[in-house]
Amino acid sequence: MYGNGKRKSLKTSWSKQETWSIATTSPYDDGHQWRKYGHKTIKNAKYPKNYYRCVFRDKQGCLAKKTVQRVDTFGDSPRFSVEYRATHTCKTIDVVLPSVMESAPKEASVHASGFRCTLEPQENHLSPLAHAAIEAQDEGLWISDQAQDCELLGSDMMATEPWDLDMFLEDDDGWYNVQ
DNA sequence: CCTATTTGACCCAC
DNA sequence: GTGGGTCAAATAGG
Repeated sequence: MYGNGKRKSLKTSWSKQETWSIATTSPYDDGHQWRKYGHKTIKNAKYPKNYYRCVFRDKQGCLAKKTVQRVDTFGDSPRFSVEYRATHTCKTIDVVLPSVMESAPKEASVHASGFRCTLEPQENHLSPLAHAAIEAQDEGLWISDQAQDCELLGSDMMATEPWDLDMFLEDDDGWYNVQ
């Protein structure tokens, strides 16, 4: 069955400049759409790792990927370490954070732009969402609460912005028009 | 029916 | 050989 033995050359050595990671409690939407293409149990880690890639890889050749892994928490609220790789070459389309849509009707949609964790510095860190709506899959728990408590974990790779906003704003009609 | 996810196997670096 | 990352067939969902 798998005897063909035709596999592509894999590239596992990513330079740190094209990889960065954040810790978030809601890895649902970061402004892009991802398709899961694999999951692996990490040796030292306690929880397995989920591998996602941009859905535009098939359509536009976007090479952006991300891996989501649960991190062990003290017991307050589960967190997820999201590691991004490469930058998006695709365009952001009508992808809006559901939490943003709830809190702010329309105007904030453009400003928030989703993928930046530092969009709104909410002082109230995490509410005790231990009982938050958690869809327990098997290994990875996804929180559907809108607690945007993100912090950068990267050390040196965070020198520059993960994505340059210019690439999204370059369009004349705007990458996302609020009208 | 088409698209997305699941899941085990394959491939490469260490 | 082991661990980490990816592929792709099978499956599930709309």
